[in-house]
Amino acid sequence: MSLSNREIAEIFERCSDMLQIRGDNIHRVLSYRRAAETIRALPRDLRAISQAGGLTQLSHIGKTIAAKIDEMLDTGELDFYNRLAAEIPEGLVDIMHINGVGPKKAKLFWEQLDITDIEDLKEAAGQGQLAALPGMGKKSQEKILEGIEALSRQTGRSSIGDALPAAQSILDLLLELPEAEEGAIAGSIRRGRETIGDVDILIASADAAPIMDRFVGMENVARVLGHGPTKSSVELQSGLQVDVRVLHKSRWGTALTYFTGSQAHNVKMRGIALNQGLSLNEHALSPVDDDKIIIESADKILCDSEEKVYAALGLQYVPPELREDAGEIEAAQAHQLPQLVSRADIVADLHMHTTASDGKQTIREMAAACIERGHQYIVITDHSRSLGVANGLSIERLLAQVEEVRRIDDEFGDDIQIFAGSEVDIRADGSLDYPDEILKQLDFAIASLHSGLGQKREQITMRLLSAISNPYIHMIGHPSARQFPHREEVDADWDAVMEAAAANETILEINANPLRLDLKPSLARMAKDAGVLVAINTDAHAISHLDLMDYGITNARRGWVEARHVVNTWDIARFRQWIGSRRS
DNA sequence: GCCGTTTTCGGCCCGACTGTTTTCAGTCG
Repeated sequence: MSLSNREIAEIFERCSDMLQIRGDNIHRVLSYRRAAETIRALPRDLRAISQAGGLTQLSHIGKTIAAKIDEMLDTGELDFYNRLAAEIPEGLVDIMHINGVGPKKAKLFWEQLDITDIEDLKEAAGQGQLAALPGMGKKSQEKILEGIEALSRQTGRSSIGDALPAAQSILDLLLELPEAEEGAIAGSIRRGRETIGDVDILIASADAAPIMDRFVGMENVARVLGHGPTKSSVELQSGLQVDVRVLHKSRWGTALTYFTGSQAHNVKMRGIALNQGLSLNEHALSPVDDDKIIIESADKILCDSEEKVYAALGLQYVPPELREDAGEIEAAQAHQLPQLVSRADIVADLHMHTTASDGKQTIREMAAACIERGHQYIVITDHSRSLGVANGLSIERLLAQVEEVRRIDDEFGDDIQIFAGSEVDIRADGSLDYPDEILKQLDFAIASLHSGLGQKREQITMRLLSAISNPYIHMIGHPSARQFPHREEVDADWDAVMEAAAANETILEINANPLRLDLKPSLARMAKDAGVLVAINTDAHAISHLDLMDYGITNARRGWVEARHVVNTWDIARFRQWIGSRRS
């Protein structure tokens, strides 16, 4: 009955699409879309916000949309949406998701050929009916058939763990060309989003043609979606879409800012520029007259670095991870952006597995690999007994491992400190997988949810709170238990979790594995604001996973996390003191 | 429909590419 934030956002998104097909004012259309985006990014429940009377304080949510949210929370449906759906066939919304089909064409197909879903469209295209429509032709019809094909094999957004390496190898390939002077991955990868729709690559060059040709000619290209003089776009055999754009080096700053986004951040930047009599685009900052028309005779301000773009607008430089229009522009105007945590701050990894449970390497091998990565201390945290699939340790095996860790720690001397720990399962009833008498023999204990993830909010919250308040538990591992792309986060009362974690000084993990990235950025920011300690860990099951730390750092930065909030930036003395003092 | 150091009305980002239309509309990011 009760609708989730996600479902409410989806309904607004569909309202927006249907209004657009109907030909409504584009700004009204966009207002529903922006409201949907705001709701998707919320860490808190709309119901709680509504009860506190805070709906209209959310960005892009005014009186009208707030009333519609309340209607959905009360009745489980939206009259406005039902009336739109009676007017506009819902299948047209799906048609709009085909590449190359927008609202105008969807409406055209519907009105001229009575097409109301993708199946109808495919049939009409097959029979050559689309080509005869005004503004259409053989090529457009062909493109739509290809677009339907592409949509059917599309698996949704890619994990950043897949997209980033793919993007990097394309960038490296293009930078081999003598014409390419500089290059960067832009877009949502540069901002560090957890999932990536498509890859944006930017190249600085005075001679774009060879770069465009090399790009669309790559062996792993399945389809060329566009091939212009300075902008091309392809679909790789993996299904990933990649766009490459070439600009002159003198425009590097404006171009990189523009193509890094986010769109909402860019819109706000343009607004600030306009207030100063400047129009901002990917090429330059250009003086405008009172009617906001670019004064062609005036000197444009070219920026060859992003720092110059922000400086020209009187803003502090905004790191890419913050560019989501989530308060960063206001903070940059006040020169009060956070000093975000970085790789150089990290001196430890508090969560990793070995061959004792489901890891690939031994304690010695993991420790040696961590020395190479510059860590001062690590914690060995294999799975607990009830996690049978992962070869969880019985009490006897765990106690034997503690002894083994102590011996190996002695062997390594001052090169690295190895602490004995465990990743203890929080069982479905809220109890922990080892009794307190065992937990107290460990240096550091993580408690994690691995099963019963579909339980109701009250039960999940109770399990988390009970683990948080246990004096022998130092940290909650991957607190929301989400996994891309198949597992949603658990439904928990995060306000209560944060409050308890702060009160008990229990760490909440930011798990760096790109399939988890958990806490997600909005929850990480909530934790930071609530005064909760966090730690960024790899949860490595093999040596190669130790290098996933950077994804976790990026994710933490997206949550506005600073080094002072992160436990594994502490030196060994402070860490040792803290784990001991916590229990007294 | 939202929003406000252009504040209760009148704005709301803008350029590249494609295909078809001989000068531009539609889509996309």
